[in-house]
Amino acid sequence: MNKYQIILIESIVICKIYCIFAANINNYAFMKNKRNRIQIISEILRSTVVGSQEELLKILNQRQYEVTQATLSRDLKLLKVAKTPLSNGAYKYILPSYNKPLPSSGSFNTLIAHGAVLSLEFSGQLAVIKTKPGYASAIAWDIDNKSTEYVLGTIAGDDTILVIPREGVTHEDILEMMNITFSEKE
Amino acid sequence: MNKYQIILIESIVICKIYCIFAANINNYAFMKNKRNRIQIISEILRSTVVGSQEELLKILNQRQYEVTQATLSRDLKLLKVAKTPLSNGAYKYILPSYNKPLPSSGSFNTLIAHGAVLSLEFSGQLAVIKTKPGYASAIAWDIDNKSTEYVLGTIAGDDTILVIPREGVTHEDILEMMNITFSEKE
DNA sequence: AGGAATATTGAATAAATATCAAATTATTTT
DNA sequence: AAAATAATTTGATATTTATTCAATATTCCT
Repeated sequence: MNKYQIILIESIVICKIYCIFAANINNYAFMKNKRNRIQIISEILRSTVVGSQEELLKILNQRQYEVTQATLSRDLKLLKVAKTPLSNGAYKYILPSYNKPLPSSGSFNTLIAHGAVLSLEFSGQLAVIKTKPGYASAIAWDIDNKSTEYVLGTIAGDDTILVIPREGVTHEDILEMMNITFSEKE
Repeated sequence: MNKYQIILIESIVICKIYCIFAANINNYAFMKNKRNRIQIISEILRSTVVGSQEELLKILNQRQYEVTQATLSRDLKLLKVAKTPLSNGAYKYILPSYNKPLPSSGSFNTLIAHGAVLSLEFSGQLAVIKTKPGYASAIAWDIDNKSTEYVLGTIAGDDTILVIPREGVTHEDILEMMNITFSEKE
């Protein structure tokens, strides 16, 4: 095998690696784009009084989600969000009383990849997750919905989540459950 | 008392009766024009799937109520009617009967019956109460203030309360405490 | 990988809804 | 009963929301 053959093979390999990488980025971009956005919307509506789609648009922009009102209209329809008048004369979007289970696979990983999850530590039976400011309740919602068989419940502040495991659940169970390996970068 | 005095009194009485009657008619006319219409609207919405104000307009026309969309918009706002998407892709106006506010105080069972408290489970010494979104801190406040001899403190998120009992307090104690705490008033 | 079938999205626009200002109607006061 | 006040309604319009259509982007199959 001569020098040029080797260089050729190297090029091909690098190309492949690049393609896989690109594909992953695309995949990631997709994950971010609908499922996760809907997740975030539902979290926003749970914690904030939003009176119009324009308003929601601005909040999403602040979180780096760039969409148009048309998309929001569709998202809200999907979520069956109702617009209801308030006593103060304004309006509010409300989620249907029963929260949809929503499979949301990959969402937790997405957040971790973002660096939204900073750390996870235990204190006795309890686990404490530190997040970037503002992310706690969004992530906690994920945990609540994805791991009810391990977790009794979560309590989220602004940048801290308290995770309360069920009796008999080990630290390892929790670690595994949350793909902790990803969160240990820095 | 002479003849003319009697006639005078009669006149006055008739006058009064007329006035009362007139007032009633006026009242009735008024009743028809807003209060009654709103009543009808609420009946219609209770029994029919209405997806837009135009649609509601037509139904009202059939019942001899002539109004404009502008008025309906205000009526619906007054009634706090929400517009919500249905699974079939259409929309429906719904009366707020389902979104009733939290009763300020009631028994624990009442709270559960109302759906504000969804569950109470233990993990080791700790108790975790799940509530409907938004209710947690209101309920936690009650617990904090009414049962300090059993409870060290509580931490409330949006829909979860962590109850930290004092040492030596049993699960049964907590359950009993909850019932006492929420059974004071009716 | 390549191509058909699906799904998502945004721009433009249609449709629906909320609100303003003026007019009308009812209510109260004098 | 007339004037003053308040409430209700409407036509016009501004604002908001839903949908259509075309352009990607994605998934599913082979």
